[in-house]
Amino acid sequence: MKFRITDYDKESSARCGVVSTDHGEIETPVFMPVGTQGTVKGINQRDLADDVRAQIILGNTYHLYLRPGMETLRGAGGLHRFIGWNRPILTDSGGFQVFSLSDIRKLKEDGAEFRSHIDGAKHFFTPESVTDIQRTIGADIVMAFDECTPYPADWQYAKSSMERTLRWLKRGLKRFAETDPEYDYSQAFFPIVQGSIYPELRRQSAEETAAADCPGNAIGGLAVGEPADQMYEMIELVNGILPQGKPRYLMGVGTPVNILESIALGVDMFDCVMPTRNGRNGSIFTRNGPINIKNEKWKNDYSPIEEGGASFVDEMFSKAYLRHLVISGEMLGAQISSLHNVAFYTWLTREAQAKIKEGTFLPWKREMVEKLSTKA
RNA sequence: GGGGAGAUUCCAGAGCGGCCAAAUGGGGCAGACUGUAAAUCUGUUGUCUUACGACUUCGGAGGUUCGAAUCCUCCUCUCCCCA
Repeated sequence: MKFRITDYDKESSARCGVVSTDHGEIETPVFMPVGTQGTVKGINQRDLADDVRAQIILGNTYHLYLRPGMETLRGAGGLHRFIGWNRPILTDSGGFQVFSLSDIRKLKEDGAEFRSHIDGAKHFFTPESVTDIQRTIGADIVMAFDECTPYPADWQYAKSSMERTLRWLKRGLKRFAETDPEYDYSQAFFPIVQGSIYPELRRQSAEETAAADCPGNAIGGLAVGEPADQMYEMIELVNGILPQGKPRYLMGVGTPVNILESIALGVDMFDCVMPTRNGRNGSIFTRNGPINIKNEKWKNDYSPIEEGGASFVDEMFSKAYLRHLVISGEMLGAQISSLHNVAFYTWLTREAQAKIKEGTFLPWKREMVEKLSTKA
């Protein structure tokens, strides 16, 4: 994997770049739709490629390991072939599940024991096993096993959690170095910065993470409940330490506004479940702010979902029709909403690229943030 | 023609003397959702009021009672069974 920066914004830390993988190039800043179980929920791969123009999608180690399981993925020749997606894939390591499944998980120095949320069976994940699993899945970008530190966390917990993530990083990286890809393309390994909302911890984590000298770096443990301003402070601090010349991936973030602000702070890659999950639940992101399509006010609004929107569904279907579908619990409602939202997210990052290249990023961002912050 | 059951807040349906503005579910309305245990979850749903609270509701009309959705009388209307 290679990264080259093509444009710098003069007024902010924003930049444009190109990540090259064996499955193709990724122009950054980029939004990567989340496809936890080998599917971006509600969107088929053709629409994802042709309409959404997704350049790369995510998969999840924990979920794919439990189902369909390694045998099936290996038999298929890796996740790309299994799901019919020949562009890049990044897999999360299961570090987020250490956070989100805290009720059914035991954290140990060696790794994390999960009771499967599917059948209750015990599974033990270590930095090594998680790396191996991602080799078998065949992700282009493999994430280190970390603990997404919960918020709020006291300083002591945040520190020990962050330090454990660093120890896990060394182990995962060692395993990655000792193993080879299982398929005929290369893989890259990204470490993850933690440290909760404590500047000293974030600094230490960022320095040691940068020292690991991986081809790209991730920032984790944010947008977990802390105020947005604190999140931005952490991003700014960490980005000041992570190497300029490598892609920076802000994990799990976020709202359209979060993304624009973070691009300004020098983040290159994003993923978030928001466009799909919120879409299924009736929240439609538009250039003029989010709308709740379930609201009565759209009942007889036959105007397009979004005039000039990024997806073909935007002018093909009306708000009233989409509202009807979502309210009726029809599958197509979730599909259209998801497609619209994910297309909106990828449009937003493409637009950011264009503005950075034009040198008009900051004023555009200001205007967008203003519009996106109020309900349409 | 004979026998029986019932009418409750938008709907279905509990309640069967005070703890009932009335359970529960649905529907409606609104909100939440940030590396997906989510096609999920939460709030609200008689009127007025910021609130305390006040007021009008349980087919209709009367009555019993300190007090009635709940008991009695009559009326209206539904439904079921047998002919």
